[in-house]
Amino acid sequence: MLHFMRKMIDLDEFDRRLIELVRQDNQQPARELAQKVGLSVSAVLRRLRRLREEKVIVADVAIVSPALTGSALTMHVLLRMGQSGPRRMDAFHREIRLHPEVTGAWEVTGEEDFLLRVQVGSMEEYDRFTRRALGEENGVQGFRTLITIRTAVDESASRRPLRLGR
Amino acid sequence: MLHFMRKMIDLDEFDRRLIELVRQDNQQPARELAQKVGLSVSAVLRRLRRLREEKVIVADVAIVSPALTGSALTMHVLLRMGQSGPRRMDAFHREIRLHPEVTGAWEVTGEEDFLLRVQVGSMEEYDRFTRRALGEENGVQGFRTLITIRTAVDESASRRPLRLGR
DNA sequence: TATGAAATGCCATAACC
DNA sequence: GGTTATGGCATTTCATA
Repeated sequence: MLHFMRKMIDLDEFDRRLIELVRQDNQQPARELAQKVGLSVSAVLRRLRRLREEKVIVADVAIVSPALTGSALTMHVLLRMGQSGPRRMDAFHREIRLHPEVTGAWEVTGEEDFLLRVQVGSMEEYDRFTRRALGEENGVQGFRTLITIRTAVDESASRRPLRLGR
Repeated sequence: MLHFMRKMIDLDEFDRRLIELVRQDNQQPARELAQKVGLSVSAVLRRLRRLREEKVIVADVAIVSPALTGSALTMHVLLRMGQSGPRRMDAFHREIRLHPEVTGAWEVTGEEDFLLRVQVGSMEEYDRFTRRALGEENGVQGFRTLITIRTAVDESASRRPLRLGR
């Protein structure tokens, strides 16, 4: 699994604590971070720079209120493929990436082959999506839609506790 | 649907373009943003401050490489509740929020009542989670696990195109 | 190769037009 | 919304271990 990581980066306890802090708020001044982790301002800034250069921190983003992102409706789609050979699967992986409505797509074990998370502004938009993306021409045999009534949790991965090294 | 938004905020074209920019990178200096949107630095900072105060921008975070977040395994859980009254549902909404492994939880229509996304470091951890969270004492009648073989798409909501107003 | 301290220069802030 | 003056912050350099 670790061969995905281009180069092995060793993070010490300071790095881990810094990462946890900027995952919660990447706009706080280095002075505050320095105080919280027990380092000097220079050390904090040097470490953060390195973490960003080495792509441990891959992005710094503002999170917008979900109500405003035009994702009024969240659907999950359980779908079965006609033939589930690796070639068919690969093709669908590529196909599904082309649709901006799809905010999540996982190839899964069990009765179904894929689970999709689809976010749209309206039912009409969802209907159009299914017609365009989930047809037999893409190898889809059938699917079932779970319409979201209410969201209890929707954390971006950035909210998870870290488990780095040691 | 709009009654979810506490107060109506009208965003003009400048706001929308600023939001799009900081959703991609919230660390670029206001000078650059000002240049890109065609406003003065002061105007940009005033608008961003307001957007954060009014919770249009709800957070500013660093995104850490997923390979490092200890979320080696992504599971989806389809589950049915014993009794699906509103009280039972509310209780489960509250309960499920207590578990950090749960990075997504949706109450849905159809045969099942809830869909969960659970991210764990190992099967043992997942097993422990199910025993702790998905028992009859929480009203869970039964569940089915979809183990992720491969992820095709996993965009945080922050990557979606905006559809604000107009 | 790491740190911490101090000088420089940039940037955000706020008062004012 | 733009302009300007001020204060704060990141950046760089350097001495140190």
